[in-house]
Amino acid sequence: MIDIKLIRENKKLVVDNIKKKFQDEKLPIVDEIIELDERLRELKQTGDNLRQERNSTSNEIGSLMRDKKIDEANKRKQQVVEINNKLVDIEKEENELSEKLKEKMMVIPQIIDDSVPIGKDDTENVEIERFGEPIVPDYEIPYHADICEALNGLDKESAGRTSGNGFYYLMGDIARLHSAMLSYARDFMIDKGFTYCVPPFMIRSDVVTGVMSFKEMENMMYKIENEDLYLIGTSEHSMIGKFKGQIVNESELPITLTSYSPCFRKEVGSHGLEERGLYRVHQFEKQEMVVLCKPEDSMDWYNKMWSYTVEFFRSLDVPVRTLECCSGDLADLKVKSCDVEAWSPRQQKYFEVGSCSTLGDAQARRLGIRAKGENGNYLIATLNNTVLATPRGMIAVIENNYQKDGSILIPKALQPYMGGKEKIEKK
RNA sequence: GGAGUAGUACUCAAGAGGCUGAAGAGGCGCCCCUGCUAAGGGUGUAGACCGGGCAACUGGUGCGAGGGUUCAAAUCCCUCCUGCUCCGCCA
Repeated sequence: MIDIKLIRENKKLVVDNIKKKFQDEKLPIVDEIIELDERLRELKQTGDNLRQERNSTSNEIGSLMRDKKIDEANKRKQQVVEINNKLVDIEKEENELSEKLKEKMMVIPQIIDDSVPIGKDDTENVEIERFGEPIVPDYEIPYHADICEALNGLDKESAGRTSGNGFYYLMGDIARLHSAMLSYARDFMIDKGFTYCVPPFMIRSDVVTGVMSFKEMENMMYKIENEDLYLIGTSEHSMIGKFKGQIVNESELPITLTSYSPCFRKEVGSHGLEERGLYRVHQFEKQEMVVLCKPEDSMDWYNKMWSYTVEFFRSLDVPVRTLECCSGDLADLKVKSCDVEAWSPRQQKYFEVGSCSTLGDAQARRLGIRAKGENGNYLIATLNNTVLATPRGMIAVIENNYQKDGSILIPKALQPYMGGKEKIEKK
């Protein structure tokens, strides 16, 4: 969501931005917005004048009553009744127009950063940089689910019976590896100066609609029956929601948080769910980073944040690369975004393990998150990035540390979280 | 889940139908006093959101949220949300 003033004052920028995102079908909406906006402001002026009249007349009634001039007061009362009658229609139209306007504004994409590569869809995303040698060993790496099953670490069959497709039991050392990675990710971010948080795993609908589009909500969120509650799809939802309608002191910025939560996703419309592994599932766990900062600092933080994820995976000896989202693939709320992808020696390609985004002031505008500074209040920038989403991150570790004999070497950094264990092997 | 109680600006807080955009205080600005250590006195000022105006300024909305009563609501009524206290239940 952008500032409507931007459309009033710099329509070209907004139009060009839409074109850059290959959303030409939205171009007529810009003119519709301009027209709606003008009509609304006119109407508001008329309404405001009437309301002013009502207020002043009501005040007069007050003083007339005090002076016991009842007749005169009653005359004025009649005037106010008439004003109110006129206002009924005007206010109704005001509401309708502003609803319509808001709806249309929601569709206008955030102004993307100049540095975002122009491209139609995800096939035109741009590899930025590789970190580490993508090694392909001279033996075959089995499918991660097979590796885990062979080590008695995964049971999807039982999970299918209890919960259906998209769920899993992790067991033994694999389950332990799973928690070890999350604990390590947590400590990794604490060492970077982030504040560790455990947020609510369910949120109300007004928070949901504040942080995501309607379509996303339909496709992702699980609703609790008979309650106004949804299971979070990522802790970003509750972490950003935490600041809804808040004014924070400028001196508190930047706010750097790292939150843990399970994540629940319906994954409606994604084909990948049929996969038998752990790559796309209804339930996973995630260590996230969320930063709220001054707008001018957001690009610095953006770069710092994705590089933390790179550093995290490199500390586990997983080769990674960063892939920048091109304009057409960038979600409407985002200013700039990139994925961190881990090397899969089995598929001999990179696969997504995290996603870093700066939303500029888009979320802040929708949710009313402001900072109080010397020169008044302003909307702050919000950013989020994955430290580790697991089981997906675990797949990367497993594949890259798989040994010919079927065992998995545990990266040094994780060993303290595994009771000093160096290897996962079949008993 | 039951019963009571509260929710006012950045914070604390007064207000109990019109004279309240809302006293007072902290805060913030300036001045003075005092050689010390989160000291005192004076004085001024702002306050959120949306419009109009080059501007000084000006109009509207706004007292947890949403409805209602009334010519007029922070103030009365209804519903909901949140905090606190007590009771019940349970990891």
